[in-house]
Amino acid sequence: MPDEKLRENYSELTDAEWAIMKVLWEKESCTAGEVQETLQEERNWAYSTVKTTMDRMLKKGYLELSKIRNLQLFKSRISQSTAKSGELKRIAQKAFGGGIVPMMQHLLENENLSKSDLDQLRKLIDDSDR
Amino acid sequence: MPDEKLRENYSELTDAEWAIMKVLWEKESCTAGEVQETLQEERNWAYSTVKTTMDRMLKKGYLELSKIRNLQLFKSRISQSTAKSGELKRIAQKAFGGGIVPMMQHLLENENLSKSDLDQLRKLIDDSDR
DNA sequence: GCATGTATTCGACATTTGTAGAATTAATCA
DNA sequence: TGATTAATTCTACAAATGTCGAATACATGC
Repeated sequence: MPDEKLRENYSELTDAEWAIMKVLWEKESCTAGEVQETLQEERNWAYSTVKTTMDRMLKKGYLELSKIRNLQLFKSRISQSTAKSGELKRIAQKAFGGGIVPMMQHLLENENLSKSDLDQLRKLIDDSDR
Repeated sequence: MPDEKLRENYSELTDAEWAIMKVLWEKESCTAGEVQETLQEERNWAYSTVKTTMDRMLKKGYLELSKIRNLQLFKSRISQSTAKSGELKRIAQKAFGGGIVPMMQHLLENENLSKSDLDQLRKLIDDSDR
């Protein structure tokens, strides 16, 4: 599965998948065991839970695998930014008729952002406006 | 299930549920048959597909029911705004560590908004800042 | 009162996800 | 080389979702 294809096709990450991806993005490449240990606190998953989930992600094309002897190293094939965008685009679609602006409008009108949040956003808008 | 409880508890609407909710929000209150007909084009669902889904939504407390003779009228118990917020909050949590601002930042930096979009956003920010 | 058309109820089956134990295989150290 | 440790594979199972068809139950015009 070529990368671009993947980027368009992958539907969205589940909660569990996000947790795992975050570790993978951190460490760049690691074993299921490492992931399990890293998430020990946060989630209380058994090794096999993590491994099963990662195997499934592999099958879906979200991860790639390399082996060193009998060791499997997993690596993400999706950038964090792509994953974030996918997530946002999906709900923009589902809940806001596809529009990014209406979605942001909802946030501005309902999330009760602080004055400093708003200032920060103004700055960000100015930055992206050139 | 009292309303507030629901508002906090409902996890999120699936794609199918959103489609149905939209019709319900439009029509205020209607039968499964009406929903099915309304969605005829968009989705090609059999009546029983729609009905089953709505029954499940009822059980989850997302809908409420009233009967007229042997007719069932469904009505949403969740406002569109609540549903939108829930959706957004969920991914803010999942993908942005809970922060609304980082989420908006991602949108601003990656969605390539047009100049007029940006102007609109500036206005919205000013509006919500008082 | 009965045929007809519409609603409703039930049960079903496939897939995806969450979750994990058991069995197996491979590596290693004494 | 045999025991111990660590990873991998397999199998399972429950709950949620997507999707319906079949069997019933009703209301209503003849």
